[in-house]
Amino acid sequence: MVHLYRSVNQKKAADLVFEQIRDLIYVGQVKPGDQLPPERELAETMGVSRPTIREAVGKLVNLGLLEPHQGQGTFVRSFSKDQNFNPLKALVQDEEGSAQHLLEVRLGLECNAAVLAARRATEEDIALLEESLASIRKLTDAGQTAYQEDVYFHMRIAYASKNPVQINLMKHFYDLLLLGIRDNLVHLYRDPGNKHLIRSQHESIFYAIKSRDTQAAFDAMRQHIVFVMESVKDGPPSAGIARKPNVAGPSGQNP
Amino acid sequence: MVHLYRSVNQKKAADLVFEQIRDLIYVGQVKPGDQLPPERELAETMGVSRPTIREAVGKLVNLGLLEPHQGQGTFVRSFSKDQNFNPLKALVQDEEGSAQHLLEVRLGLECNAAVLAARRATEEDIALLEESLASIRKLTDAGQTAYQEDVYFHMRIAYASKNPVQINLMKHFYDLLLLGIRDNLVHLYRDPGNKHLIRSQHESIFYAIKSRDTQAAFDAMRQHIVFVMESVKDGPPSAGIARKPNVAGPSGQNP
DNA sequence: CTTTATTGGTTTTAATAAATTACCATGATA
DNA sequence: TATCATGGTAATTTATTAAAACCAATAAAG
Repeated sequence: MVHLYRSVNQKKAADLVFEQIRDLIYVGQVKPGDQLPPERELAETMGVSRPTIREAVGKLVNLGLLEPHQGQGTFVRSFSKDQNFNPLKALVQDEEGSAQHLLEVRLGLECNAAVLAARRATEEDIALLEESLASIRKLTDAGQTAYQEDVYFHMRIAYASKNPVQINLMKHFYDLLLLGIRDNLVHLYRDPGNKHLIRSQHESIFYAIKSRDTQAAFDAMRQHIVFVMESVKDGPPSAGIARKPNVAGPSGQNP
Repeated sequence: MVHLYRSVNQKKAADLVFEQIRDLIYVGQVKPGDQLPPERELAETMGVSRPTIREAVGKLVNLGLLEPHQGQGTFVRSFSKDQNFNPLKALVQDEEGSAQHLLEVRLGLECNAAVLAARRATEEDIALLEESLASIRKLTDAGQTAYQEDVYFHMRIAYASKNPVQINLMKHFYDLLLLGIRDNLVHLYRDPGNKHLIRSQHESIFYAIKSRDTQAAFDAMRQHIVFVMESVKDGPPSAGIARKPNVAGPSGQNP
């Protein structure tokens, strides 16, 4: 009956700090350009020592998410800070992926996330999604692509799914998601009509989640991603991602 | 913006072991009389050292859940082993509770748990619930009260809710639950007709959860607990729990 | 009855993780 | 220029855990 007992997964204090800060960055609760609280203050707030904070921050710096400045503070990195920054380039190149591959995976993952989010989103989750839509509207009205905010919207849906595997997978290819959405939007927004289409699709997703309509959430997310797939099918290749012949269309399924 | 950061809750390895074993006991996956795997084997399986296992087992021994025998093994305690065993007697005495108080709290907690379980129970959860019903049937057909199995049924619903606060609260008064259900069933089963009523109510709860019918799960759990409340209202006082005048009837609410 | 095996019980030592403390270096501000 | 705020580095202490060795109680085998 030893099979009942699981290996204990004890996490280091530094790893817990790392995960918490990374998650805040991934859902946009601290954004590029924001300064983290000073190390000494973070240590006190999080109930750990300053070396522990430094260990965690060091890992985030290595991932390219944070940027320390002695005498000034530690800042969340702006993605555009380093135009050549592409942490998954090597991974994707190895696997000879394409933007279409990413969208195919997103179709599976994010439709599922939308369904789960419609079931489980908290009021706080819904408020964060609404905030994302407001930010995207404001920025696109000002002529920007708002791809970072777009990413937050999708990451927030993932977190709202409350499914640890779902969240982990979305975290795992956050950078690829960021690149993919940036390229998609640059392409899409050349046609001003697409701004309204994308906005309308985002709102459909949001209202489906808010009204706990799992079927509608699934359909809305699927329509959104299929639309993007169709629109970028013959578009310019994604920067830094090797281009390969694309496989056939989507095979979305009902939950 | 320091308010975004939460205190890190790093758990000791021994605490993780303690929680895992306690949870297995609380849902009846290791039962009174069962022997735990030997310390050295547990240490290997759980990936920790033998002193860490011993620290965790020591805590469980202090709680009265485990009983070590040198040269033989460590066993899950049978509740009836110690007729005077009543860990919450002092707590409940301080607060001058009664069996009715417990049932009132259970009405709130467990109706909520049933609803959440109807939403979130896994196939494994449902299999465990079915196993509980089969055990209860077998034991009551043999003339026993099967209160331990009855407790497993209710604890398993709590775990199936996947709500950490719900689960923590149910864990917290596990002993009180055990005592309360024991006394309730001793009283109820004097009337053989009640066996079939209770069984029927349990089955209603189970099928509502299995068929994902949250409203039915709520109603079935509420009916069950209200029935028990009515039945024991003028029954004998619970052993070891101070008796006080009871407050008015239930105020159950729809989710 | 003796020996062996199995298990819990105790102690010591070593390794690792984390906290604490102190100080240095850089940049901004008064 | 001095002071303040922040990141950066290092040494020491404390806590946690692992590893190893051995003891004690009980049961099983010969």
